[in-house]
Amino acid sequence: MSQTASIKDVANHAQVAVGTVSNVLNYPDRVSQRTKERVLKSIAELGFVRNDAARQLRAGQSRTIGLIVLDVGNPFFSSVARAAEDAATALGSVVLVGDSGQDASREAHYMDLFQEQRVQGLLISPVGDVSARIDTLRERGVPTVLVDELADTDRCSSVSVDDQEGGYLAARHLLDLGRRRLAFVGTPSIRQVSSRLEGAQRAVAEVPDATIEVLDSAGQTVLAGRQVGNALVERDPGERPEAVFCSNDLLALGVMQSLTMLRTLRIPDDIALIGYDDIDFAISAVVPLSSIRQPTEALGRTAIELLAEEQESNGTKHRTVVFTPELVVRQSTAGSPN
Amino acid sequence: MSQTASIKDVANHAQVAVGTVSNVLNYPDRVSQRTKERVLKSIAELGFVRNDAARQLRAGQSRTIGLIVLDVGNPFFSSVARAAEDAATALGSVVLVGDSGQDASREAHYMDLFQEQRVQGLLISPVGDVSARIDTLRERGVPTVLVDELADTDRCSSVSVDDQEGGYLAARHLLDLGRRRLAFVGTPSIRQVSSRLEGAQRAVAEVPDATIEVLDSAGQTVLAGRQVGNALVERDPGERPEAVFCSNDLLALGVMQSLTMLRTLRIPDDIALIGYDDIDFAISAVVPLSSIRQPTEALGRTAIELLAEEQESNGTKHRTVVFTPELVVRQSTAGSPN
DNA sequence: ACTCGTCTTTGAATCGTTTCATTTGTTACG
DNA sequence: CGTAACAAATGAAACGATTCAAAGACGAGT
Repeated sequence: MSQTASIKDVANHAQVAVGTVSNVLNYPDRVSQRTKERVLKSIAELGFVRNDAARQLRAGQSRTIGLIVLDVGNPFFSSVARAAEDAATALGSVVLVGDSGQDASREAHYMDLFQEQRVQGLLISPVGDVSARIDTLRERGVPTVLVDELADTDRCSSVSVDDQEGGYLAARHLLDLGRRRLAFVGTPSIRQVSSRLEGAQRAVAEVPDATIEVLDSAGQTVLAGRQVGNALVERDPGERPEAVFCSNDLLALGVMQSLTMLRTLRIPDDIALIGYDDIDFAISAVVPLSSIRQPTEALGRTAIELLAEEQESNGTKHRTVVFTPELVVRQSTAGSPN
Repeated sequence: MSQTASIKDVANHAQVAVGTVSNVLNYPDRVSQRTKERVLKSIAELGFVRNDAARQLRAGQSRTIGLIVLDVGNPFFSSVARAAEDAATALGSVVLVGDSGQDASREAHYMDLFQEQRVQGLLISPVGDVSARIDTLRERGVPTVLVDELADTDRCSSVSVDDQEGGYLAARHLLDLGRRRLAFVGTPSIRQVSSRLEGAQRAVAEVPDATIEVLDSAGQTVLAGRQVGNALVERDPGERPEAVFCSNDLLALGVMQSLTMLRTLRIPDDIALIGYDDIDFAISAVVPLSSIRQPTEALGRTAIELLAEEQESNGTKHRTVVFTPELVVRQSTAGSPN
């Protein structure tokens, strides 16, 4: 009683064979009412709990799905993760979340871990180049779905949002306000960020005299944004951009903190500011933050769907889903004269 | 090659016994240089990856620690979770995070799941009354540490923050500003919330003429805060409280959104506002939000430490750690005349 | 040549489940 | 009464790792 009872203990206690106990658990219809009751009673009395490791070992696969995100502290990813968890739960699976923190070695660590766990499948927002590993995984029967990243081959499924389009929407919006000297804040070494930058540059190229400078931030966090903001504040007023596009809302909130610290600088009048992701906190910022909204729930849900399709087709059928982002205008870019 | 290789395959390929392969993996010193090299080569060639299920089955225990939180979307919990993960990683363990969403049945679901997984231990911010289940778990050798909750018995360890004190600090601060008609926003059915309320009431009782009314919110989210805020806005100005204490920052941000929507109402002049948790987003709110800071990293780290102590002592040694919260004053309660 | 000690290697047993071919039990029908 | 048809229960084998007692290899010492 002190240690955990096994199925064998239950069988002894209920005076049946182990196979019968297993049947009660997995195929109740195969067992007669009388024995079923007896077995269930024994299970309750002994406090028997299935040993998942043994189950998995026999089954050769776990009921677990691995999810590797770039930063769980970022509401964008926690929202995606939540949606994926809900969708997986409905299918009787569990989602294991790993946080790579945009570090390729941590990413590799989680991939190793998930492989040892024999996960059903892997959802990943990659940091480094993981295509080789994904190929290996597929060979081994572990389907993978890229999340928030477009599959560049037709060898795996992916669900993403059109980052170029999002970047274009943001920059276009700033240009429509009449701003010409734009700045982009982010770490372009991240694929999503560089795509957003490309989109922004495309918009800028469409407008004569418009320019965009790139301010490389040390990460994609509020803190990194604050640092960039401080650098902007220290510039000569004439050297400051008229509008700033941050590659995510955390950065934008950080920039906003710095800019508003200097009481003479007004948002959006002196500098218009737009972020990306439209996290819940964007609306309640000092100056409610304009942003580009991404359908996080759809991303998470679809990722699980695609994984299920991969499994059903034994990893032969791949699909690519691309959502379109949406501009959300708030006060931080509210109509200044044009 | 297509399917995953087992230790037996490696043994065949390297012309050694399975035990030797296992030794190469677990006790490299016991194996001669020559064979070690040969085995490692085979492992690489076959792409062998340990099967964790088999390992666990043999070991009788996993390297996993279960963590059940009330809401992963809340930065307070995601921060605690992150700290716990980091601390666990250092010990070679993995943290599985379950989100109860303040729902007792989901909480029970995760407890079942973790028990089936034979987790090393359980960290939990309980919703319902879980003491009976915790007793059962301890009997089965699964140590449990209560997180953000004071253990009411000496039968298990716990790490928490003094919520009464935090509530007292918040209310005291509002009273020190000269406010007398206070309001408390939150769902007192949650233990932490009711403790914070008690602390606030204690502070109020110390000041003649001071009152505090309780506004029950539908949850602890930004949305729920917005609803309460709307209700406040609709009141006659004379009926509105002079200061509002929200049981967490999400609620406070929601209330702030509603209040600032009505352009004539000023924070802190007309209504002072203070939250709880001091999440990163508090500082960048419309009006930077005063709050009560809790040491989230210390909570997560300590939780893992306590769990380790429980394991070492075989669940006989329990310890209770209580941290003290800290008042952070920002503009939302900035000095109005007293 | 023989024994002893040390270092390597071996391989059967084990963990707790599921599966499935077999056996046992029961009922119905000619 | 014999037997076919079906339902229920059985228990050995398998999953893939770790463990550990035992066997094997080898050199040193006498």
